[in-house]
Amino acid sequence: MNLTDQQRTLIEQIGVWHENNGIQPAAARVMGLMIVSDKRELTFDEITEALSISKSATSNALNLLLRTEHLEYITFPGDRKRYFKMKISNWREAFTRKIDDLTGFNVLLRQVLEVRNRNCDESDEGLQDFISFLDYLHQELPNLLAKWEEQNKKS
Amino acid sequence: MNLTDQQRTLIEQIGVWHENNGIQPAAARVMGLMIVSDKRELTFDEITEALSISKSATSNALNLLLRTEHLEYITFPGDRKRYFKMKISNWREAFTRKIDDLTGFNVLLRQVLEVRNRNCDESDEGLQDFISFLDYLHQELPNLLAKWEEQNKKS
DNA sequence: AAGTTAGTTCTTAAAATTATGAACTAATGA
DNA sequence: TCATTAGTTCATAATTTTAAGAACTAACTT
Repeated sequence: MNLTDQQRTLIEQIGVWHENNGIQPAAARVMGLMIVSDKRELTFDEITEALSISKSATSNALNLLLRTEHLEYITFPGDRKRYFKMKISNWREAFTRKIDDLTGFNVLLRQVLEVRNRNCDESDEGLQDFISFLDYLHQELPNLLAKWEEQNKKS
Repeated sequence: MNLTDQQRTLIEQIGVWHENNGIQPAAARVMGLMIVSDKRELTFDEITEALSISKSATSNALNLLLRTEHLEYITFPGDRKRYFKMKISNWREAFTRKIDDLTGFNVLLRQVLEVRNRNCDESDEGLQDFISFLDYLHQELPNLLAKWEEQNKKS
């Protein structure tokens, strides 16, 4: 597979970043490899070998990343192998998913406001502000993406 | 401590959400309790008792949340207890921290661009787009916050 | 000086996560 | 038909994370 030391280091760093974002270690390394690799598409065995992990670890990681749509694969006629690649365009969707997660939290916060019984209502203001800001984010972030796309297209 | 069933349920839900965002279980429940509780400030013992966890679990969780500035505490003259409370205003900082985390990732992505050797340069475009969008986010998110603050002040 | 209070620390245990290797399957090829 | 390829699955092992409980400390009280 022939990775430079720089590449190996980057794979680990990107791996750690993804671990910190909740992806399991092996899958996180696969993410690192897929983005750092000179080849856009890699096979199961290339991944296993490049990362020195077991076939089962590879199998788990790949299926996880396929399910979460971090990866996809293509095939070629007369070739039984799958060629895995990053679903690059996916960062847009990942972005929206993050926003939705925030919105889910916001639902809980509204319930808090209903359920808890603070003596002084002033105490609720901070929370109301936060809720309001999350609403605002939810509303404005898609616009932000749109604005960037426009600006980026021009150049 | 007298929590309603609704409150207990919400504490768990908020706890799970925080767990999914990388906070350890006990600390995540403390976050839930602090926001759901009728009292704005709670003592060490109240927390221990309300969540039915050990003193060491409480100690760990509180120190973690103090370090990460999710919580702070106040004291009163002639009272040795600490009264823990959420650092409410802190969501603004948490927001900026999230942005910084993205920026950190972006640094790695730029390195990828330098280090990897893709045959067709077209392949780099998607990555360049992503990098560019992250830059844009980094630049615009603070403005978004500012704009919200302004709009919110008026009402 | 002896006891209380408000926590902390340490050892250990339990639980959860992750990876391994071997055995398996299903499709293809010789 | 037998072998090979491209994986998957399963039982187990290793590692990590988390919590418990008991012993401890440091400050204050009586």
